[in-house]
Amino acid sequence: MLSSRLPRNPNIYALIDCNNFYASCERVFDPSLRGRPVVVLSNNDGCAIARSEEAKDLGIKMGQPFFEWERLAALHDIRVFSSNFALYGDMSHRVMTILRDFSPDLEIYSIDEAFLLLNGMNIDHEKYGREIRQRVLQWTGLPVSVGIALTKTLAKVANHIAKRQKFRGGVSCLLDAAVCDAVLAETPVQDLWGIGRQKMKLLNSYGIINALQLKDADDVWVKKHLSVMTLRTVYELRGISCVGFEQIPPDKKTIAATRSFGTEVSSFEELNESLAAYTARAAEKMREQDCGAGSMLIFVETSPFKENYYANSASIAINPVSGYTPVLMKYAAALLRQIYRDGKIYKRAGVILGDFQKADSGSYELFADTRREAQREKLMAALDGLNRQERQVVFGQEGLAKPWFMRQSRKSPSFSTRISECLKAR
DNA sequence: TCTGGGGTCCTAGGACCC
DNA sequence: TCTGGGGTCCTAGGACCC
Repeated sequence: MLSSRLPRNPNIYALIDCNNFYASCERVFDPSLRGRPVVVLSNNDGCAIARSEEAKDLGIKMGQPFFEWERLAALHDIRVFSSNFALYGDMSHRVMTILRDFSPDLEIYSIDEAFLLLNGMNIDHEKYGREIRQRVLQWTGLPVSVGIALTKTLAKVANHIAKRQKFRGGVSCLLDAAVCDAVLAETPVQDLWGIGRQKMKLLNSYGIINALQLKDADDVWVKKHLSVMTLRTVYELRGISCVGFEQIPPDKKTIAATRSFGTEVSSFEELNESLAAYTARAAEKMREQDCGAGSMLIFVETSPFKENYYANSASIAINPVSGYTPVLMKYAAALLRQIYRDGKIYKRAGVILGDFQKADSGSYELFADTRREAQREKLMAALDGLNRQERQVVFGQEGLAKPWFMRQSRKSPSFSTRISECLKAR
């Protein structure tokens, strides 16, 4: 019955998305948080980046600054946490490992989302979705939602309603064309993957309000007024798969490390220390994909919420290409000298590396003393090995006191990644 | 007092060349 | 003082995502 409506060899995508992921992670290790409002803050304890259902019900918005709802938090005994990415990363890994058992084709889309390809399986898809949900919940304690459909964009829609409509039990399947259209008619365009505020405004101004209307829009018109990306979305709504499936994540084209400061930073020395630390972090991430940097950009900025806002950036080509942290730190310091202005109160700074070349590509350090390069590579490999689990060895340039380091006054213990902080049974 | 971080892709416009 | 057009490459900025 169902199969007669499907294309002959359809792709069938399941999107599994962890509910309120960071807040749910905190809950796993502290059962007293169940049923209570929980919020996780961004770096520097700035604003809300994850909220339990109870916290959403209290009106706390995504991205809302903490100081705006601090009183509310006290009033309702909201449990507020600094972000603990070591914990979330580890929990994410556990979820992905479980998902791999349900299909050989897994694409990890973000820390809390993954697509599974369910092609050619002789299964009841909705039932399969419930099994996935049940097992992840049982094995990790994390609630997930599952959306199943013919394209990634439709699977996103399915996931969205699985989350929102409680009677569905966390799973929804849009493989039936009539059911799918009915759901699209109820879906505002801005809820679609790839449609943000600007595109919503434009579509709305032409009378396209819901996803079904966009699905039926004229191709030429869409390409002219929006973009090829939006045209791709339109095709996906029609059940024609246009977004590739990537089991192996492609190498990054840029790698950044940027932070807001925990305190006021004015001196060149402190700014330089922070940039050295960010350079070290970015270089470490870059070496994970076995690359050297061909360019660097640094930026500094004062608070955009205060008067006399100042922001500036400087970039440079790195020749020869390098993956050696001390060399990169020298570039960063030289760039900072170009844009540093005395008497400003800086709030944020960052380093972005780009134009990568693979370490084994030949042109890498072409004219350099190869023996020295070999030693440098070994040194960096040893350093990265030591710092893999947690930072143990740092460069003198990063400073020791780090007064500029971000605030994190409400962090939960690293339950799952530090032996000294794991839960103890009594 | 207090407002995150890390990515990708597209497009428009300028520089430059023939 | 008037006077072409087309192609490529690069960059900055915008839009979007989680």
